[in-house]
Amino acid sequence: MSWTDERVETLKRMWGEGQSASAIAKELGGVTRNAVIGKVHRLGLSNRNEEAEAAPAKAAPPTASPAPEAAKKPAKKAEPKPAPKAETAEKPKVEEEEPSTQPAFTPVARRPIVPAGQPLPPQPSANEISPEALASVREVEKKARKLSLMDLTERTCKWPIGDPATEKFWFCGLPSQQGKPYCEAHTGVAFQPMSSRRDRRR
DNA sequence: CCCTGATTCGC
DNA sequence: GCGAATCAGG
Repeated sequence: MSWTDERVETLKRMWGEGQSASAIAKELGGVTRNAVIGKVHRLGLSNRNEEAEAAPAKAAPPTASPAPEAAKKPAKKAEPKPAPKAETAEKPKVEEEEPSTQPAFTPVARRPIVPAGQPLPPQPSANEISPEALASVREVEKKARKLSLMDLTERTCKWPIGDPATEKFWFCGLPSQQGKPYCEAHTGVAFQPMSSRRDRRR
């Protein structure tokens, strides 16, 4: 595949929309995200945002005539990158402890804890779930990988476990079902057939 | 482990 | 110009 005007156009549009390189590569097909990133750089679109200027750079730097040559480019070129050798010289490296002075008052609101994606778990009242499913989830929660928000991916179960306001909060994290946001067990309690939840005796 | 963009460098 | 390999990071 080559970078035809059309493909480049698509690239520019999607990149401008904030799409990831992999998403763009997937859309275009025939190229990898590396190819997309490489092209983005060659096109000079690296800085996804800003750069309102560029073209009419007529206006010279306000600084009439700074230091003899201290100006230069603030760009820090790629250093030769020393070989991965690395000497064994260990630095004293004093571990500096964070003041960790927690505010005396509780931050109170810890509102948003939403994993990515539309569907939030219905969090049905326990009495609406079938005993089997309930037993199943409890069993699964023991095996939960207890992932943090940042560790969630497209293929990890995003079922929240615990109270978001406390330290005891994490996400299931087990392998999610294809296309579903949750693992098998949690998908089971999240999406119940109407038939199984109607007047569940209690 | 999954993913992100950035950079390098042989082609 | 191209993009795989690699790097740096969440």
